[in-house]
Parts: sequence; structure tokens; C-alpha cells
Amino acid sequence: MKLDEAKLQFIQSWGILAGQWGINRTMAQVHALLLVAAKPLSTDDIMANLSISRGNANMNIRELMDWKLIDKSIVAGDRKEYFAAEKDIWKVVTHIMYQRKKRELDPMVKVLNQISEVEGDPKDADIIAFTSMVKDIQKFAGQADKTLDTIIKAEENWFWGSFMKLFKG
Amino acid sequence: MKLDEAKLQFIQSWGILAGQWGINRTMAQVHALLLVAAKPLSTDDIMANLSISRGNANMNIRELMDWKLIDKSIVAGDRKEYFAAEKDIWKVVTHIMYQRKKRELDPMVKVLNQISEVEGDPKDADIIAFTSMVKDIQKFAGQADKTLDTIIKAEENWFWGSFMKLFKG
DNA sequence: ATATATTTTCATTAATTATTGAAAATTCAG
DNA sequence: CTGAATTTTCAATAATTAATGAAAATATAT
Repeated sequence: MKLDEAKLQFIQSWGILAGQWGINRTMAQVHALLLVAAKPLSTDDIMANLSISRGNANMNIRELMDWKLIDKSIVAGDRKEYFAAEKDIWKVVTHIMYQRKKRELDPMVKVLNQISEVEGDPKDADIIAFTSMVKDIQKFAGQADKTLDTIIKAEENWFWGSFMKLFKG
Repeated sequence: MKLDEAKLQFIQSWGILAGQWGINRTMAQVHALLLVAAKPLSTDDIMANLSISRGNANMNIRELMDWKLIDKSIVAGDRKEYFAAEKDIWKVVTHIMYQRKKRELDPMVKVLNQISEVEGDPKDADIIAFTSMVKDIQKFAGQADKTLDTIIKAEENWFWGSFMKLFKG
């Protein structure tokens, strides 16, 4: 396979995968494009490469910066902004984990806390069934939350430190 | 909070969360409804509870059965089919992991294998940059793949066995 | 076998989500 | 400052995805 072909394939696949995970397809394609780019690219480069509009490019660049998956990079004597992707895959993954945890897991935990406090006879079979189910999910979510925090924060942690070597090689 | 209120809240939140993860919102709501239901429910029960059409209910029930998140259950002397959700949250999670791995991670690994074989001068900086990036992702995906297999299959595994106690309490 | 209850399918319609592009705002060199 | 280059915003539009509902297929009791 030729390089350009391979890059294209990668960008497309990355976009499809992201789409299945509830992430804007174009955002993922911009990310992929910057991952395989040898140099930082301008908004115009991105528009041209992916055949998307300026507004679309801008929105998704902004979003990727929020997620800390790409960074602005200055080119001397050029007023345009250039962008480069974080290439350390481990960092990419932890940044994504962090964003999703914050936006999705944390709110879910809040809801679970609220609904676990149901009024009524604590011997009522319906109430027992409901609260025990909710408590199970809470336990799971709480543990997942802590585990993610640990993964995200602590490469220096002895446990994940060694575990991570498996991933990072 | 009252029980019915809490159930409703749970069903809604579960639906929203699932939507963010690229899972059909209604499918998640059917799942949530069956999770909090004291008894198995028929298609008509589900239609009435969630105010959805027969076709929609049927499609999502079918999909949930594929994912092994719900099971058919027979009621003597009744021609209708009834459905009940798997209540063990750990099983729920592993079944979801399994489905998503199969549908998304595995195809991505296939693509990565294809594109890691680029033709051309192996000293070309562009090719080096691309292949090393792809190899990093491959390494990560490969490890994630193995780890998921381990989690999904092996509660008896010493490492995950003890790790899992944290989750399952 | 027939009638009836139930499930499945799928073309149509509706709802949601993403994209465009041009106007407004901002930035910056001279 | 001024004005050209660049970025941002956002109402309008397009594309995608989900839901409906009625017809077709299937299953079951008698």
C-alpha cells in the first residue's frame, strides 16, 4: 500500500470508529489528519485535505483543543494558526478518558446518588429490587470512576506504572 | 424521591448516557426499563411504558437480545413473549465490551495491519513518521484487545479475579 | 386446516445532528 | 488608527439516523 493511500484509509477508519463512539466523525478525521501529518497544518490545509467548510473546520479544531488532543503552533512570519496533534498515544487515550469521564460518568454518578434515595417501605419488594440494582451500578460506577482517575493521573503509581508498560511498550 | 419518579429518572439518564456512547437511545431505555422492572415485561408493556411504536420496540428488543443484555421468558398460558434484563451488572458490562470489541476494535485492528505495510523508501521521514505512529496505535490496540479478552473471559484468572472483587464487591 | 394472536419487516416520515457559507468580530502589521 | 488577513459565529440547509404503522409473515389453539 502507498503512503497516501494508507493515510487516507487511516483517516477514514478513525472517523468511522469515532462515529460509533458518539464522537463527531469530522472531529475524528481532523484528528487523524493531524496525527499522520509530518508538519503542523493550517485551517486551510485541513479544509482542503478533508473537503470541509471553514466553519466546520474551525468548530472541530476548537473542540479538539478543548480535549487537548491538538495544540496550536506558531510559524514565524505567518499570521495563520497551525495545529499539531499530540502523538503520544497514551496521552491521547488518557485525555479522551478524562473528557468522557467528566462529561458522562460524573453526571451519571450524580443521578445514581439522587435516585438511590427512594422514599417508602424499605421492605417493599419493588423498592428492594430497585435500590439493590441501583446500588450495584453505583458501586460499579464508583469503582470505574476511581480507576479512571488513577489511570489518568498517575503514571508514577507503582501499580499502573508497571501495568502501563504493557501498553506503552 | 418516590419510586416511580426514580425509575423514570433512571430510564431517562441511562438513555442519554447511552446516546453519548453511540448506542441507540431507545434501546438503552428499553434496557433500563427492564432493569428496574420487578417482573418480565411484554412488548406491549414496553410500548406503553416508553410511548414507542411496536416496530421500534421490536427492533430494540431484538438488538438487546443480540447483545445478550435481555432474555425471553415464557409465561404459562400466555402467547405473548416476555423479556427480562440480565441484572448482574458485571455481566452487563462484559457483554457490552464483547459486542463493541467485536464490532469496532477488531475491524480497526484489521485496518491498522493493512496500513502498517506501506511501500517505499524506509528511510523517508514521512514514511517513518507514519509507520511509527501506526505501530504505536497497533501496540495499544493489540494490548487493549488482549486485556478485554481477559476481562471478558476469565473471572477465574488470578489477576482479574482479585481486581474484579473491587468492582463486584 | 382455519382463525386468531403475535411478531417481524420495511417504505415512509419525523427527529436529530452535522455542515455550510457569509456576515461579524478579532487580530495585527505598518 | 486603518485596513487587510484571519478567526469565529450562527441561521439556514443538508445529511444522517431513528421511529412509525400498516402489511406480511409466523406461530398457536381449537
